[in-house]
Amino acid sequence: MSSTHDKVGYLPESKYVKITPDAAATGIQDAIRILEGRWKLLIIMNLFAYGTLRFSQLEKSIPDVTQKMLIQQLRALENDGIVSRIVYPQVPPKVEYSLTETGKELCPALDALLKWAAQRNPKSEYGHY
Amino acid sequence: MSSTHDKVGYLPESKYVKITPDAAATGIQDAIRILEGRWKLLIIMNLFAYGTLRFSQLEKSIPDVTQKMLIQQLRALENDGIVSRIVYPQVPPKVEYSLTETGKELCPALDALLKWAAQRNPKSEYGHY
DNA sequence: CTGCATCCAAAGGGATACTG
DNA sequence: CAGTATCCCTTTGGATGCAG
Repeated sequence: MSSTHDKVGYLPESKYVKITPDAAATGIQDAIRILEGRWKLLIIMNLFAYGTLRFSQLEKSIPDVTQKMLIQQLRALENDGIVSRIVYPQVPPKVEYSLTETGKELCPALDALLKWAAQRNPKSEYGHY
Repeated sequence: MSSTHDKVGYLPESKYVKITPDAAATGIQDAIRILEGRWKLLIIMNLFAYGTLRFSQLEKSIPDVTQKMLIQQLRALENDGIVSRIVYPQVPPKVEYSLTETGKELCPALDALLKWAAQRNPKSEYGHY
């Protein structure tokens, strides 16, 4: 489970300079696991862009997603504290989704990932300076 | 596939201020897809820490990984341009793995993810200021 | 030492129908 | 409107054995 190596310094521009590769990988994997799933980033980015959306609005904003998958991934994000869900007890039902503070704090990390992806694959259409 | 909304400004501290949620999600997903896989981050972090490692050294540095999975994920990282593979034509065989420039450039993004994960889950053991 | 091939179990994702 | 339930396919990961 744990490496036999001593603690090492890496991630140069980081304040985290004395943890093992294993510990760093574990932390990053926690983040990746939350973002994994075919529709999660679409959900997050739409909530980033539009603030608060109802279930049906998310459904329209994300073509091709099925209700089952949308619910499933929303539940996962909710359990991970990324998305908040507010139910208005009325008929017909109304449920609003938005990002939590923790969810919004993902912004710098996602931006770094996007920047890297854009540099790596310049001919892609997402993001250019 | 594409959203019907106009371009929006978000990702506040980014230079990418005029792309759609869809485009941003696509770019980030490209990055996530490369990092997905149970052993990939362990491989990357170990190569970050130790520079160059032979196949057998990686095997020892990553307890519980099977040869099949190690090879498989190394090949995937190689195809994505993250890891370079150098074969020394000798008997017995010797193969060295290290990060490419593109792989090393992942550092800031991984660091941002680690920072977020640490803030989100302070009791975890990975990384503290 | 480095790696490929086979077989198998589990998880993820999707189509469809139904409901308070 | 906002879900739930069921069935099924695909992908991922792991165990084991063999080979240059």
